[in-house]
Amino acid sequence: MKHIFSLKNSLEFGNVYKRGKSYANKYLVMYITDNDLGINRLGISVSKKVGNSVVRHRITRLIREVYRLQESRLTKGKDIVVVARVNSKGHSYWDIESAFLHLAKLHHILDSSEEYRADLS
RNA sequence: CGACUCAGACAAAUGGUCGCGGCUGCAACGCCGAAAGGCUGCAGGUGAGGAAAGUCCGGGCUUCACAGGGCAGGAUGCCGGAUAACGUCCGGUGGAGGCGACUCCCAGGCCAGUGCAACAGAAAUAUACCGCCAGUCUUCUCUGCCAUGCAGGGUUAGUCUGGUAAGGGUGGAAAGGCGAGGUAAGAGCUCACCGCUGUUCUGGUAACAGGACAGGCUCUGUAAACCCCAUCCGAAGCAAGACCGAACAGAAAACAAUGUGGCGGCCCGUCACGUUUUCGGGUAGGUCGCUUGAGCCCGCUGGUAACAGCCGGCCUAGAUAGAUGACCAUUCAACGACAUAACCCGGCUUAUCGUCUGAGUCAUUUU
Repeated sequence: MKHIFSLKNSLEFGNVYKRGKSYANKYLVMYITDNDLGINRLGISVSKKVGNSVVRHRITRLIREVYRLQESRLTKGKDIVVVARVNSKGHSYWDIESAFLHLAKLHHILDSSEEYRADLS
């Protein structure tokens, strides 16, 4: 189950925005709601205000990479929408990762029993 | 060595660990399926740009429209060529800039018509305000005489009439320029040179260039003002369009029958409703269109060149919410610019850290 399931259309996005809880920090905004599928689905939204096509693609890839590496630590059965804020422009992978993990902790979806970071190094 | 001009190439590199989209192969023992196959996994190979950008032109392709012609509207605008075509490119002509290599130019027509030209200036397509000149009259003044007047004169002042376009602090532009002659003063009025216009000769495919002769000069600028002339243009775009097609409207046939379900204690009553097959419209969704093409590279031939022809070689993204990323190490000019294909080509325009190559110019030094 390594394939990343993503939210496809604006209906699914709207559902998360409407019913989900949200937390935000300097770089990202995270909306989360439950689904009945038993898997996590990710949606990434980067507004045109953030930058041109190249900048937006870069941020999208960074967020997707963070999600890919951290997916095993997350609680299952959630729809997650990550919105990139204008401040996230031009920042490195480590900045985005820490912002993502910070928000995940606030949502209490992070499985903190194991120290994943220590394993990595 | 320095300052430049033109043309072209590249767009950080290498390795490791994870990861993604197509493609190919494998899996008789992973899952789904009757099968084809799909999912999943593994392996291999492949995977953005010089501008992919802006969407400003042109073409292919697709659907619709279309006997032919015209109007309207739009675009282009020196000449010749290249091309599928162009508003692009190449070579010329003319003009502008630079010592030069070279670069730049929306470069048709205001004697078809209409409009506009602020301010300044006497006057803006026409004028006589000042000035200059001539004449009449008046005044002033001088001289002479037979003297309250007459005659002759004048570097006086003024009125009126006429001539003039030389001069006049303006203006983008003031009825060709400059010099001489000429004249009461002046004026192409006349003449030389230059410019302009016309005719003609020579060279050139042509734009045009050079020469000869004549006219004497009538013609302000603006067409990036309307407009005129010449040439070209049917419309919309891959969300084009073609095919398959759950669901759900609709039609026909066959079958079932006076049925079944709701309201109701029951009857009456009332409301709602079939099943299968075929046809057909067509939504969600899927497949195609979708990458072999006016293609790229090397060489030869023709051409000043753009380009064309020929021989040989190559196959180089095809996603569909949208794939190129992350981390680590090393190197460099050390946080590396601008910027992400979306049907495909030919251009244009704009953005851009820098690095390299070739040809050439100028200046300096040396020989």
